[in-house]
Amino acid sequence: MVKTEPEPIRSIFVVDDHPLTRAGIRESIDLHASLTLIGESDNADDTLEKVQKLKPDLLIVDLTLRGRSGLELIKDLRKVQPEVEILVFSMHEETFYAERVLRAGARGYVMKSEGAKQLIVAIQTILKGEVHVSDLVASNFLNNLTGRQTKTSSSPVSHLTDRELEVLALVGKARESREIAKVLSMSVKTVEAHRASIRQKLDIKTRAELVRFAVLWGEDTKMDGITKS
Amino acid sequence: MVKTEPEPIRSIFVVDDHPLTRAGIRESIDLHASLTLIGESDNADDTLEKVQKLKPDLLIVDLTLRGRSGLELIKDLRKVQPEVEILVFSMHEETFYAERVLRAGARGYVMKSEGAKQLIVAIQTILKGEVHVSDLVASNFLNNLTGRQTKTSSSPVSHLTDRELEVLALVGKARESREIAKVLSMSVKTVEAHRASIRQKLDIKTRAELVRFAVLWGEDTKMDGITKS
DNA sequence: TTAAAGGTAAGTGTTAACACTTATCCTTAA
DNA sequence: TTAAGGATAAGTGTTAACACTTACCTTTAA
Repeated sequence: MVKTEPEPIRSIFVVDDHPLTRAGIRESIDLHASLTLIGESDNADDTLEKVQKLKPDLLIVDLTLRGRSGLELIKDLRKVQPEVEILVFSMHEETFYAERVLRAGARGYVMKSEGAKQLIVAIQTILKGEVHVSDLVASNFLNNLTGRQTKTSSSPVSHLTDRELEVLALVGKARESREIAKVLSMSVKTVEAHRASIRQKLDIKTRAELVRFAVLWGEDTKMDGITKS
Repeated sequence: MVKTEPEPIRSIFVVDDHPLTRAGIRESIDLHASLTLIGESDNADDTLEKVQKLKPDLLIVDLTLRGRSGLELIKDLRKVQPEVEILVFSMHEETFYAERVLRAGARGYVMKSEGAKQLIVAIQTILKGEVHVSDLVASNFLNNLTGRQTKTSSSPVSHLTDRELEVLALVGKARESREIAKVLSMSVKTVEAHRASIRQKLDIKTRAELVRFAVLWGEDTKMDGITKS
């Protein structure tokens, strides 16, 4: 006879503002004896309240909630309930958001287009104490991101020099190189050199991607209050 | 005893690129004896093919699919299978999209945040031969009929055509014109014509501003469901 | 039944951005 | 003191996007 170790049942809480997505997640979790869903919420405020009462082992969080964003919710959760594990389940492109949610304190990222199987894999990985992201994201960032211990969380943006950051901020305001050159009192050629350097450091391929990154980074740092220089 | 008429069982097909949302919809439909789910798809091409074989009574369609948009899919479906009823189940703000999808040939609109109950109500309304939209959208329609210019959204984005909107969405994902042309199956020249038209309507001067606007607009409609200029 | 609007797309020329290379000047760390 | 990194910037060539024009076809509104 095989000795069966008593596997602990781990509790999960879901935050998603689409009731039918929650229903799908609920169904998936119910199929696994070692997992149990102990609560749901469709917004950030209720979540903070309920999580402190229920103390689940893991939270599944959508990034796009009404009102406060999922990213803000994650940061708040880390303050009031630091021991809870957080898995982001989002429709957004992982390569773009994974790094910021890990920085905010989440332990994994799964795209909604990946489905139930990957979600369960990610839950189990995180409950084992590991981080779950796609191979692509992992290979890009795992060397820099050591998780919650090291306070020296190094965003790829943090590798930019001061001057590059100033250029990035202006790119995020949709200024073109000629204008940036005038504002920062430098040659257009120097601006171009900085743009190239930024893109190389951030692994950005096209100009439109650079603008998109700069715009979102600008919005993000408004909320974060991260100093840009 | 209540006289029970033999209620015909109506067949439903779901198009949504999130497996867990499909799972949630599946669960909801299974709870109703008069409804049966006969097929699923996560993209436009498969849908067109399968719908012609299965001939469902009603299609539940998400607006945001990989590749071709749900709006285009609806138009295509109306051509090849005009008798099928279409219900849009979308995360996007109804006041913005309802009119477009009804013009494209859909018979109803439900936001994903409304949940299973409203979805079933909408399905049954449409299968009775009626149109299902929210009271707000319905009253706006009536106001427009009576000539009142109570425009639901004063956003300049509401003046964009369907095709322009699809281009804008892809610009917001930092896709370049060549890629957009491929995804939407049109010439690069046509994409450029749409970009020019969008910029003219929104009074946008540079390409970077267009990308910035598209990115922020995309984030807004995802996060808030509110379109703003 | 015209007219208007939307979607499509070609031609031609211009500008902004990028690719790649080289080079000077300055500060800091080995 | 030499090497490295950061900021600056020029040269040359390519690609993406835009400006402007014209045009055809279809659907819809007057």
